[in-house]
Amino acid sequence: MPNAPTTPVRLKDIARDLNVSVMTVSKVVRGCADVGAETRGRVLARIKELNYQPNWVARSLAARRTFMIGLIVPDLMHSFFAEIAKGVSAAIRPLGYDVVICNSEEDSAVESSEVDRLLARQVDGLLLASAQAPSSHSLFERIEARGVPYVLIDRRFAGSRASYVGADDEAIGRLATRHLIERGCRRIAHIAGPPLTPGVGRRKGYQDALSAAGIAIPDSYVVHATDDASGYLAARRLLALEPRPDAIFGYNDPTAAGAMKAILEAGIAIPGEIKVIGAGNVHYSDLLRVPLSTIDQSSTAIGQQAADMLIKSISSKRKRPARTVLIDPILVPRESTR
Amino acid sequence: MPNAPTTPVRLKDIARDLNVSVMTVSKVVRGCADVGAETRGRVLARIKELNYQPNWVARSLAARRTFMIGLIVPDLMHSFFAEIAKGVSAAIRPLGYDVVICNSEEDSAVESSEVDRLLARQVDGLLLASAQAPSSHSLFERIEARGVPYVLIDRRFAGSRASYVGADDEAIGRLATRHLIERGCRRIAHIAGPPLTPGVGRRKGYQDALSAAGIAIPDSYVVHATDDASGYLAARRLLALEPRPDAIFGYNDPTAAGAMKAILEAGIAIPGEIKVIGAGNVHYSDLLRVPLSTIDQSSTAIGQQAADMLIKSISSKRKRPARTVLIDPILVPRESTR
DNA sequence: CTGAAAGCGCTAACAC
DNA sequence: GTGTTAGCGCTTTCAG
Repeated sequence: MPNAPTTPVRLKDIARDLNVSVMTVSKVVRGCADVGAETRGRVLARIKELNYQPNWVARSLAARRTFMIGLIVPDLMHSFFAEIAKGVSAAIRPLGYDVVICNSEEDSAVESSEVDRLLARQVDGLLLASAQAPSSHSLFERIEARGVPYVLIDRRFAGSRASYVGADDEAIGRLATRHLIERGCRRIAHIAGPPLTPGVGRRKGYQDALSAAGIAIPDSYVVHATDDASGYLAARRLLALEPRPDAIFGYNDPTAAGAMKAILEAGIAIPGEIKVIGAGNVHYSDLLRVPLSTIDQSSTAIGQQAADMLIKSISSKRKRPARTVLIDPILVPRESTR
Repeated sequence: MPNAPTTPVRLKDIARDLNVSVMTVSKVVRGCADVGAETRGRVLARIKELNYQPNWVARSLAARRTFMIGLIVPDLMHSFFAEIAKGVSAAIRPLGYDVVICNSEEDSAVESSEVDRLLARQVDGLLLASAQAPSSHSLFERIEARGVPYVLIDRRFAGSRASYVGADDEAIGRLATRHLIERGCRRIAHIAGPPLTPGVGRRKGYQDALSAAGIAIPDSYVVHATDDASGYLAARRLLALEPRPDAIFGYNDPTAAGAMKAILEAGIAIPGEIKVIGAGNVHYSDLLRVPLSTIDQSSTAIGQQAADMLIKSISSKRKRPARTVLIDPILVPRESTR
């Protein structure tokens, strides 16, 4: 029998049934200590009986907190951000929070409007892998003016006074490049990322490692790309150079995977003639044509730590000082740099 | 200067400033027609000036709608579900809705509690790629009793009277298998999925196609797996069989990719000695060791259509009849079945 | 066209 | 321990 939709049970209903005040029931629901054992028992029984579920909208309005946080990422399809989202959920769920995930499509205007929507929904805090221009600050100021705590992820911004959690990008660049040097490569090219802190930092690490080893590289050895398709194109440009690079460090795994495709298509052997390394350790890296060496950046940990920090600053009354947490990268050598 | 957190502007503030009633301002905000042009102008000006943003929690409580929908998926890391999430967001955002995404971790109890949380948050509707046992119905009954519209995605359940949007799984199985037959394969093995409708349907399609072609297959040619790791293991079992299969149809791309890894490791040529096909057309399929032939199931379209249907039943006062939408699969032939 | 009255379901603060 | 008084910020309904 399709039972007709029932109106949800309210505190009021339970209170009436039991001849107690709404307040008492509310206290029991929230687990306040100051309720008589006998009363509490009756209330609890009735709650279970009626399967009472608090209305969180009403609760949020009255308590002035929603126990919701917003997470904004540039692209959920990128497994790095999906993994962060997962880490965030896992970290906050047990604490009674829910997360609203938004896609900015790597567009700063979209992101800006997403932030406004989330603020209008009164989220208690925000996690932001921001698509703002590096020097922008108006969005951050808007959030700060509202007094809503937020934590930056993956990308840092000088215009924000918020805490940050992300990989140590310079260390990633150094680690990858040093690995290639140790493998005997000397003509090491780099597929650099967009002009955001991860791309910039990794490139700096790359250059530092080369300098430290006394290796000079022509400017043409650094090209740009963002994903597998552009990585493929970028690699084709590198392959046309004289002398041809003997190694390519892709700023993330998709660009490196795209590069591998171009290299193999050109009939060049990996790792025999060219070694390749990426960063991110995306899940499919070891299913690729040649299993891809990479730098793991513990995405889940990034999500969890960021969530932890956010919840802490939500809970603490007084504003806490901004912290920067850099997660140590780990080399994952595979066939592509053997 | 770090400006101190300001209290958000309320309707009341604007009304006071302009000497009109709160009601009038509220009407302007919502775009009601019955407000004088002059009044509306003043209100609008002040709204912009103060950058007024409606408080959605209060609005939701009063209006008894939140304009939020919940989306529950078994695993955001699986790009199929990430893509669905993206399609859903894209479809509902322009309509003024937001989506709360939850991970059930493929666990029915977790899912059940997620649903309860979302209902407690008064979501206007639910999108469910459910991890319930095939014969279960209690969760669906709970949702139905509440009168909250919901749409099933990817997996169908006899115990639910909700609409469904997903790929045509039997067609996927037939398409893949027929393709292998056309390529000259006769000993076609199958890595079947878990006992949910996608796995079951694809297997049925596989068997139907074989029967139609008059091909008999030993039971041992059907093994089970869920992801790349178990697909790898499953393929190793298949490779030990006598006679060895000359083709493998993986119920999804990860299992097929895992199978390819096992096959290549065994020194067997793809597609020369064994052809492989998957389903899902995940983004990295053509970056694999051998570009993977697959069946595309238009994940984004699934998300969009499901969202559309949900919004429609939210908007329409009277309950609409359940519909089943099957998205036509498309063959994407690549190197692995050349 | 405008506004007053009456909540939505819950909680904070303080009496009893 | 228990209950009362006042809202949270907005919308609904309906009278002017």
